Amino acid sequence: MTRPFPAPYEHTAELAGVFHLMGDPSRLGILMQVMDEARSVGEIAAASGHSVSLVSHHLRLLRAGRLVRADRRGKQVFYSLDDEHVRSVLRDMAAHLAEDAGQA
Amino acid sequence: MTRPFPAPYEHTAELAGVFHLMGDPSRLGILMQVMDEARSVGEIAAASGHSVSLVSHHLRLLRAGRLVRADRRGKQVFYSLDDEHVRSVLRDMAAHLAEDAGQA
DNA sequence: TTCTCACTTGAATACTTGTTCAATTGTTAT
DNA sequence: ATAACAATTGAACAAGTATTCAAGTGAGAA
Repeated sequence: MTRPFPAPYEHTAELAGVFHLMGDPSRLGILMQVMDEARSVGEIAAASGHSVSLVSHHLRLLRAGRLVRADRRGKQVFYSLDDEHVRSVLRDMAAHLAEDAGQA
Repeated sequence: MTRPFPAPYEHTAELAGVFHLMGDPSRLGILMQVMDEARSVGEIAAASGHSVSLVSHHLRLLRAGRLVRADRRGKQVFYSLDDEHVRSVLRDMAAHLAEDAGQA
């Protein structure tokens, strides 16, 4: 693999779509909450300080982008991260910021 | 490292900021162009089919976010990726999409 | 069924932002 | 100094979207 991104990269739009989903602070906070363990919508809302409605809206977008998976248990719906690459990317970027905070 | 993202993660806004920059197709295309080698604004504009003005606007945002670095040579200004983590993240995500295209 | 809890959905609003166009700055050459 | 080339900047417009509020759906309990 010499050139990972040939001049006109075909999947740019899809890639941007994923990053766009992660680029909103509220959504990113939700992603981080469901990263390690499944959480219900109510739990996410309470922990993030956002309304249940807003969280649900964002979860719908994240689900459409296949970043999270919904799992119903009784009345509650538990969401969990459904993408290993997103997980590693989040870790990678967090490490990046930690480094910059230390040096720059 | 047991818990990479404690409940209220402090750098969520910064992280989201970086992803937000990568979340626009035009900007992402620019990032990919300057990933392997430095490119002038004119080159980027020509290759991407966008106006020089638009490319310059996006480059300003990318520079503000410390994702690219500007390097002036005569009349031209060459831009290059100024973030190793972004490079690895782009590779990681591209690999992710390649996998999904193969299976799903 | 009826009631309550948990979540979803739709519409409406306010805000952000990507893009264009025109003008300006900086650099080199004549 | 003037001209030509390269890039930046600002204003203005058009789209997109994050958030709120109210209403609606689904599931379990009484």
